[in-house]
Amino acid sequence: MNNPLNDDMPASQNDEAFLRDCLFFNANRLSRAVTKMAEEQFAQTGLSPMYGYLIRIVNGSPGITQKLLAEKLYITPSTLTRFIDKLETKNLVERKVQGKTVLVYPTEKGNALVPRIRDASKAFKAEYENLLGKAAADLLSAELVKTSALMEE
Amino acid sequence: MNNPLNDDMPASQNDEAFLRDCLFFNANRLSRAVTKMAEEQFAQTGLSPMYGYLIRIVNGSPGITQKLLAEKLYITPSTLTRFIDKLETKNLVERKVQGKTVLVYPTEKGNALVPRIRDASKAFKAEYENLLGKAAADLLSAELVKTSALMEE
DNA sequence: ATACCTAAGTTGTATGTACACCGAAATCAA
DNA sequence: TTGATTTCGGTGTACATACAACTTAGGTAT
Repeated sequence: MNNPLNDDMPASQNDEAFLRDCLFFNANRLSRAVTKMAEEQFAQTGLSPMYGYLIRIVNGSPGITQKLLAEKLYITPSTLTRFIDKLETKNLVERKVQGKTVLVYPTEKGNALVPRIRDASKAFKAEYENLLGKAAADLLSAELVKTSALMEE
Repeated sequence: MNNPLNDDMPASQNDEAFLRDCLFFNANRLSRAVTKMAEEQFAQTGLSPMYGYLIRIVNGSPGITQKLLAEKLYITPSTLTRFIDKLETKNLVERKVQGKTVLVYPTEKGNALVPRIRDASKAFKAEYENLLGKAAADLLSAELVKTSALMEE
């Protein structure tokens, strides 16, 4: 049914095959679907997934530097600055300046939230493993990591 | 080396396995890597990939409604409104109101840009197919679509 | 020791994206 | 026909995220 040359055809005959198999759209689409699912599970914590994971890391590595934290979360340092700012105003983490680096520590309130965050992570994971199958989910995750690593040069 | 119960262990012993195999991070990471690669290839068009694809669809389906366009691009109608606003101020597309729906048409200037957009799409696709292998890239795309569809209920 | 260089974090600014809500048009029900 | 409901698109607002430029601190070389 589809002409394999569609991508080269005049606009008026274009059937948009270029959209269906485009990694740009498919990767973004997955990212939104996964984020939405995670957000639903994290709603019980009052935090979005990113903040939840952030607190969990800080709880597991008190005094971690912002640089390392940013790497673990795959976000840029400037983005992390904004996140830490927000969590600090909510009294969930605190900064300790040490020369030119900043160490991030959990607060009591932050630590108290960790069990609920852990529950949310687990529920999220359970939900997608149930949907995709555990083996398929693991495989997909591995594929995503492998592909990302290749693309990041 | 890794304790399989890490996710259940006290925070101080947590090795962050929960990050490495978390679909939330891996999907977002891929999305950023792919988007960055696409942006580099689309730089020659002066547009970001999303706008480029948008123009290409409008060029291929002049008079498409915003609703349909949003569906094709996997973005919400409100987001599309902003995009069309921008492209209209750049004289690359134009709206024609028809009752309560809006039909989107390419302008001359927009049409003139299409060959370059098509080149950018092709270069982008060639780049990632070269990096991942064509078969693997197709397979990955298919996996992403299948997973997204499952997660969107 | 002074003068560069590098590295960590912050800030200004810009972009993509969504959601909740609104108005107008269309459709359906009485 | 009139009134209620749905649908389309637009707006206000909010958030995640990035990049470039800046500041300050630490390290290095002569």
